[in-house]
Amino acid sequence: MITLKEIAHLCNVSISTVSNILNGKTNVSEETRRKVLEVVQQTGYKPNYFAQGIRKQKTRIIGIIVEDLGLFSTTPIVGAIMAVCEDHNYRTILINMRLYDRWQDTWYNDEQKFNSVLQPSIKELLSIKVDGIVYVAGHCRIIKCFPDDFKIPGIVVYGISNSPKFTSVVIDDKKGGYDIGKYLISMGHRKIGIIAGAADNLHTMKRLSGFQKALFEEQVLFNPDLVRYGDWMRSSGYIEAESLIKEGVTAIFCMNDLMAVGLYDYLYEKGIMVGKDISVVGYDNKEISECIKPALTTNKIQLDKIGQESAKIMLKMLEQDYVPNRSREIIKIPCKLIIRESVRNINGDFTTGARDMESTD
Amino acid sequence: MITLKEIAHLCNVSISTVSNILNGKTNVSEETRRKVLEVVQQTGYKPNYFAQGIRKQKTRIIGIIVEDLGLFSTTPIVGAIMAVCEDHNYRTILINMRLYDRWQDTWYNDEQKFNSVLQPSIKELLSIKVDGIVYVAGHCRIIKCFPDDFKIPGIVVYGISNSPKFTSVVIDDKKGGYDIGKYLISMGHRKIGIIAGAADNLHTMKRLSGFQKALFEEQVLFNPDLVRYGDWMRSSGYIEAESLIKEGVTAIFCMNDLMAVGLYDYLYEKGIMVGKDISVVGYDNKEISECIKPALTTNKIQLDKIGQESAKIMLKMLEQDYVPNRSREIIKIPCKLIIRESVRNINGDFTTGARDMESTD
DNA sequence: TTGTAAGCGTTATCAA
DNA sequence: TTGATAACGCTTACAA
Repeated sequence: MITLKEIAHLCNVSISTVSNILNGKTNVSEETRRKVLEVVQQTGYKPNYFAQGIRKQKTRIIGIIVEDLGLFSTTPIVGAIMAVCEDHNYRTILINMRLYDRWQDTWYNDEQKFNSVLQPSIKELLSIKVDGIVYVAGHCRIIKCFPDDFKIPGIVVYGISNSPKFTSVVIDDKKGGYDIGKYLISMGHRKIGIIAGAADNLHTMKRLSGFQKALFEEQVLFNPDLVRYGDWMRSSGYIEAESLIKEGVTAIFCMNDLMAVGLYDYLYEKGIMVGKDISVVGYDNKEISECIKPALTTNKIQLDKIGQESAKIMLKMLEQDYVPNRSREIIKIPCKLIIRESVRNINGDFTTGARDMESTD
Repeated sequence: MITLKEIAHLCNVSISTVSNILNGKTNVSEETRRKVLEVVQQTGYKPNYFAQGIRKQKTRIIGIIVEDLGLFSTTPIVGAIMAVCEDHNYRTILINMRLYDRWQDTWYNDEQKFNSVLQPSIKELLSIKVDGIVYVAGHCRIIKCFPDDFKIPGIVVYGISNSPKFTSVVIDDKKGGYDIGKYLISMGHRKIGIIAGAADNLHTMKRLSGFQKALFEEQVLFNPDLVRYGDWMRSSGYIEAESLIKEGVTAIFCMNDLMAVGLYDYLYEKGIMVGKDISVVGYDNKEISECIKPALTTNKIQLDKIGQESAKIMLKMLEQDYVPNRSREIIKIPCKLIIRESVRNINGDFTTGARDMESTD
């Protein structure tokens, strides 16, 4: 590897002159600059990363810690962050904690497990002297990932920082649930079942409360017996289907696409036609949602927007002078309802239970 | 950040002694060692990464360059590589070239575009002084990513190195096509249509040749008119379906799951029942393959195995003393046929097209 | 406008 | 068994 010294030698100037030129100092003659840059170009010189890092305070590197790269939500977020950083001439370095891969579902309530991977990861990045750290969670929780006196900018994405000192960027689950509620009601549905995620999950709770808000606004009674809690897996959708159907619901809101697939399984088995005999809405807009039949109406999580927004906030903190101990906000990125074919408009439809609408009039 | 110097001071020993202890040298008294380690523990000392890198030859960092992290195949491979590296106490650093994201399909025949991103990426890793580089391609091609005189170990994954000096790890597409051919024939199919990928694509060509080999072994004639070339997208499957069906095929081999979904679209529209009136096989084993109905028989690409194998080979090169200019091999990881419900056994079956080719008139 | 020289936090060599 | 001391490649006062 070619060094500053060699460049200097080739150009018959001193090391510092070369260094100055490379660092954009202006106190250099045009001629020397030209010559040096030419040699730099030719030799393909690249500064030694470590030598530079040892002296400089800023590395223009942003660390990204992800809980698990294997989750469907993580890669798009990371991709977007990387893209924005690159546009602003920042490098990124990714640490994949592989938490689900290691321990499935048993880590996020086990602070010790969690920290046994998180702490070394943070230290690692700190010792690389990254300028800031973006933490990308696998699902929305309240997360303690940075100490309150963290000296570099930190931000938590797809999760909420336990400390108000760090910005959080999350999806707007409440609005998501609300939009779905509003939509289903607008399509004439009043008796709506819900196959929710885990009961103690933030996504679940917020989507539910948004949904309830929609009901309230439309003056539709909320029947808690119509919500069933699953575990986000396909089988949940299948399992909860039967009893929910028996309740006579005209529509079912599944809190993710995978459970909707499970629900489809059941309905298919029983010969109940989705989009005709019953309406279904999912959440996530995974690839499967547009491949199953009928194509699933679902709420798209704008993962790239989340990534972009997070990166922008990080960059802003980096470019402006950063004040560690300030209170920061929670940014909510809205979801986008993707209307496909799984919801039927039953307004003015007398063959189903939609008749009680007259009362709304 | 606490430094060696401070530790030394706290322990009343010299810097070199501390350094020696930390680096596992044995020429230290037990007592000093204990004391130093204790202080190190207490202070939470972590060596300065850069200072270390500037002196050491090895960094125990492996660079991973991916063509695009957004591809379904990339993340699992990367995850597996990271896992193996971590087990062996290596760090990884990931560079995402985002080639598809940037330029869709227009980059892999454009050496200039390609190199405008690849070269800086490699330089970047080199200046970080990674011990080796794993290149993860987005699809199988012959790739020139490392110069022949590359000084550190390199390996190309999911693609084939143009130079024999670098190991390549790919999926066994030929065997994959062969297995599918054999399977379909064993199920009684003789007139089999193919919705292939792009005609000049290595996956396409190898899968096709494997398929042909199966036909040959079973003494079934190969009819080239029954293979249609698509572009791997869902729409291809749909578009090619009609004319292929008209040929009276009893089974169709789609070279990826997505095109199989497109084919399903067409068949669904026409009321042709998959797994009954016609048989379909896919490739990839994406999530969609087990969500569509009937569940798609497909060939699983063992992405984690590919990642593991690649990482192991890299580690082996790293641990043994590495000889740059040696000829290396192409490792083929087999796929795994996942049998689901989309193929019907028509052996001794007189009700379907197995013989009604006559009626194709 | 250019060059000298003092660090940065390590590791490595070699003498004590 | 320990400790000076010289690198490593770079940045940055400061001197010329």
